[in-house]
Amino acid sequence: MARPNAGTKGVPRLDREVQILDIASEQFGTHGYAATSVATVAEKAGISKPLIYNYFGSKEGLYEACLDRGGAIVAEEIERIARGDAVGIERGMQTLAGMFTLLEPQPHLWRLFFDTTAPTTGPIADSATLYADRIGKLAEEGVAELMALAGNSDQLDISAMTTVWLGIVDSLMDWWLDHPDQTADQMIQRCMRLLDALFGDHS
Amino acid sequence: MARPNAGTKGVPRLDREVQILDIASEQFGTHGYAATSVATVAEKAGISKPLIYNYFGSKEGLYEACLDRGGAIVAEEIERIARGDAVGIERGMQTLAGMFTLLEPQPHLWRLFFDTTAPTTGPIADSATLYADRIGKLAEEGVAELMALAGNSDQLDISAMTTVWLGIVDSLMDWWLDHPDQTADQMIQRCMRLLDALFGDHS
DNA sequence: TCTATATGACTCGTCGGTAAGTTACCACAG
DNA sequence: CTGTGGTAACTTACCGACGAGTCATATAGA
Repeated sequence: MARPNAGTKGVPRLDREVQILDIASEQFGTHGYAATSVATVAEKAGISKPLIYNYFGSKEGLYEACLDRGGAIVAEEIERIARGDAVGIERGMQTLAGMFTLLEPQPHLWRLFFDTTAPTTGPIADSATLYADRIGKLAEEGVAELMALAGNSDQLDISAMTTVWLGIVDSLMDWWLDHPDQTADQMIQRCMRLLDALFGDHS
Repeated sequence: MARPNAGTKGVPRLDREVQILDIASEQFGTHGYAATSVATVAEKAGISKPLIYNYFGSKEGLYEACLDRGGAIVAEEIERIARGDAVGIERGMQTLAGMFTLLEPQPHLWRLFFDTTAPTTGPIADSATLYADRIGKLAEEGVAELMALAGNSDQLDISAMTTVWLGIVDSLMDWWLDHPDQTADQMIQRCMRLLDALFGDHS
């Protein structure tokens, strides 16, 4: 009995993977890819580092697994709303409401897709930005509709507006992370009030 | 002649410091604090790493020096606009225009103050967020005015709106970094058009 | 010759990643 | 019911690379 802690603990691989992904997603989402160390994830999960490498291969592999799990549900929800018939600002508000409801337990999931500290080169990173592109494309589609309603079809304008829109969602998720006591419903109501304040004033 | 490159090159300390700060600000602003290595800055400046440590003490000291130089002019410009009589969205647009004009040569300067990869603990970091707070405070003041015009004085609403507003500025600077051929004037005109598109549509 | 300017060659801690071995569980032969 | 071997789950102890920070030293110019 040279190593008192070695040997199986009876936790099946799939269960363990889910547990690791939960913790890794939280770490990546709150502290960013670069500032998250695999050893920290292992410690928080109560296991050792090599087990993570056994299951996910590398740090990038772990990150990618987080994206695959979180990105699937986020992108699907946005696509569901995009298939509806709301346009312009109404579509934006519906998307926001959907995101708040979907991410009520873990708002940090959103930050995974737009982590600027994640590696930007290499074949793995390409597949990692897949969901960011998928979300960005739908955002651009919605923005283009909004701009078309205002008679603006300038490609650069649409591109800039899309960046701003994604930045707004990002900011709201940021704020939510700083105010974890807020429910999804409260966030939705708040956004409605902010929108009202904007459109109520034409100084 | 054991070290062919040693000895002074005749560059006075103040000149060298300015040169180092220019390069460091660009690196910190574009790649973030964590992803920037002191060795890279030294290499781009054509000098050696110890010289940077002689002049700035540490990586955090170098970062702080960048903030002091950049933050002073940015905060001053925002304060100048705040002293004007514009309110609501008009004040926001004037602030944006001021920022574009001020940061025409280096839009990455803006990103220094909101770098999420910078250390968040320690006495040096406290002083590093000084400018972020100064800018944030003025932003909150402007937002509170806007909200008051709409009859909303909820503190949390104001807080959230301030975060969103700073996120919008951030996004625009981001977009500008991706489109370096755009002039400050073009950016200002573009923002006017985006604003028009927003207020033109009430679906 | 004295000082400001400058550098090559280190140390040290951290982090991604790996090798090799340990233990629990399970199917199955007797 | 009891070995017994195979496999899945898990760990300790390590390596190599890289980046922050330091020391001793070198040279140009007043």
